[in-house]
Amino acid sequence: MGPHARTRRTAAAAKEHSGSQLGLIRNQSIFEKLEPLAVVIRTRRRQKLAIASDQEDTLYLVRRGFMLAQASLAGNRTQILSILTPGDVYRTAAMPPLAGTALTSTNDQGEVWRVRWPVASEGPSRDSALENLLSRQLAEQAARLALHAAIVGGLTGEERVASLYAELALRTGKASHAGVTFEMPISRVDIAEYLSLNADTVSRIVSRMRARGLIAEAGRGFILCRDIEALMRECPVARTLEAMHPAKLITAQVA
Amino acid sequence: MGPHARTRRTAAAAKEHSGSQLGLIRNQSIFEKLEPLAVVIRTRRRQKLAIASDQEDTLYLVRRGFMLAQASLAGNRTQILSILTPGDVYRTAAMPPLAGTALTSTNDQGEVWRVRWPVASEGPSRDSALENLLSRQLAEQAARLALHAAIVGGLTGEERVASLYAELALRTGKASHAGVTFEMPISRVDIAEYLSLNADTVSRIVSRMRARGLIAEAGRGFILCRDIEALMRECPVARTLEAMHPAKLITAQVA
DNA sequence: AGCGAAACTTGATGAAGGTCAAGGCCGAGC
DNA sequence: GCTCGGCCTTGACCTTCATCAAGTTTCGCT
Repeated sequence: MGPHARTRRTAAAAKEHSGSQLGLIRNQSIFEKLEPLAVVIRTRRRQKLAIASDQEDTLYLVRRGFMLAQASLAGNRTQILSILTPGDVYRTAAMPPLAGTALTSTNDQGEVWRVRWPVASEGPSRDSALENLLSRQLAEQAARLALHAAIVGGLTGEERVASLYAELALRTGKASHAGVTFEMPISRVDIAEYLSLNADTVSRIVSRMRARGLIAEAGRGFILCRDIEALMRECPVARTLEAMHPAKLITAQVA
Repeated sequence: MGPHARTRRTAAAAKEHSGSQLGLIRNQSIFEKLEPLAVVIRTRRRQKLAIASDQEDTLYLVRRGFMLAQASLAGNRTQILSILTPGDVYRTAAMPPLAGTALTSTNDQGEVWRVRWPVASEGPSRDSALENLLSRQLAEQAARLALHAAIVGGLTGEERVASLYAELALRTGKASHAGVTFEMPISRVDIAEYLSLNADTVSRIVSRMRARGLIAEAGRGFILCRDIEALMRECPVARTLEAMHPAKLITAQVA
């Protein structure tokens, strides 16, 4: 039982940005073939899509906003297993049957498509481009889970936080003259649950990083990183993160 | 840098048992269609199949013996990400491009099939049973990775060790009059690298579990658990493990 | 049988991070 | 503009586990 209630976060500033910043989905056109087969879900902030462990194998496609894949272990220990951005997929059979399994939206204006897995994988379309894309995306999600396990298991608190910031910068950041700006879609509590730390500890670590100039606030819920290379140096898996995410940032900066 | 060199372990007793105990592979017949397309690899104990991050997407099928999927983080921090038993699959694209990624056999007499992914997924056979099986198996591996991340992130040392023992009991154990016997294919160091603990700590925890009667040695490399329910009670994810692994043990005991 | 190396055990000590507690900041709504 | 509640910060203290060190046990080999 958490001693303090920490459950909400403002999103006013985030709304507009996320639209423009995250509107472009990789492989947009291929996924769009699924739209007629899918149930489109509009989400509000903190809205939870519960996932029962006995439900049919189902595919979720994140279209807009961030979604958190979460589950809990016995005794109120909630964990965030994955942070999903637009274009990411979530297959229920690829997650363990833990209590409290759910997808939670961090934004108002989020959009998720839900498709029954058999329909998506062998539906009427029988489209080999779609099949390959799904297979590749699911493999990528698995790779991220494995990396996350390695990060949580093998890195110190500071390194974990640096990894999270570096990953978000690479996945969703925008390079500008001043550095890289990205949205931090989740609260300290969420970060703690994702990195298997404690919210107080996360706060301390972030404060230290701020003091060292590694990151700076750029409006509520947004981070500015003036020197992404310095941030990457704090993070032992930087090379791996770069390899996994199209390194548009780095090249954009160099160009 | 580990202060002590700890790199070998005897397998004399293990050899014979693993043949009989693990000879039966789930979905044997469907996978066998891949044999003509695969490179069959016979392994020796501690043999390492290195996996370069730039290699083509490749599928490995474990046929006999245990294999450990490992990778390292910067600075000699090796981690075991997954323990594979016969019937399990490993797709390189579903693992992050970390340095030192490899599959290591724990047994002499291991056997692994290697197939290029495009061949396996859309090869000449174009077999929908095989396709579905592969897809399901890969999802299962991903689910195990996610569960492992949750265990490492959310449980105490004792709970993690209990979870590992419980999982191995469910996955590979044999019920008998005295309880459940299963092979412990990995050393203290390996356990530590899998659970993100320290080998000394693992030793202490196992000693404590032995003292409490939760487990007992049953010959080198084999464990006897007289009361599997008691072991499961130590482990907060027991219900999840049961759901993920055909609970033949429990039913066999009850029957 | 005996040696050497790997593997395991166990104690002493310290550091990283969790827990508890108190307060500060800021946006939403009146 | 004020107040309420969610969220964040920071300090003091304590637990868990890593590290270091010194054994003991097991097994392969001659």
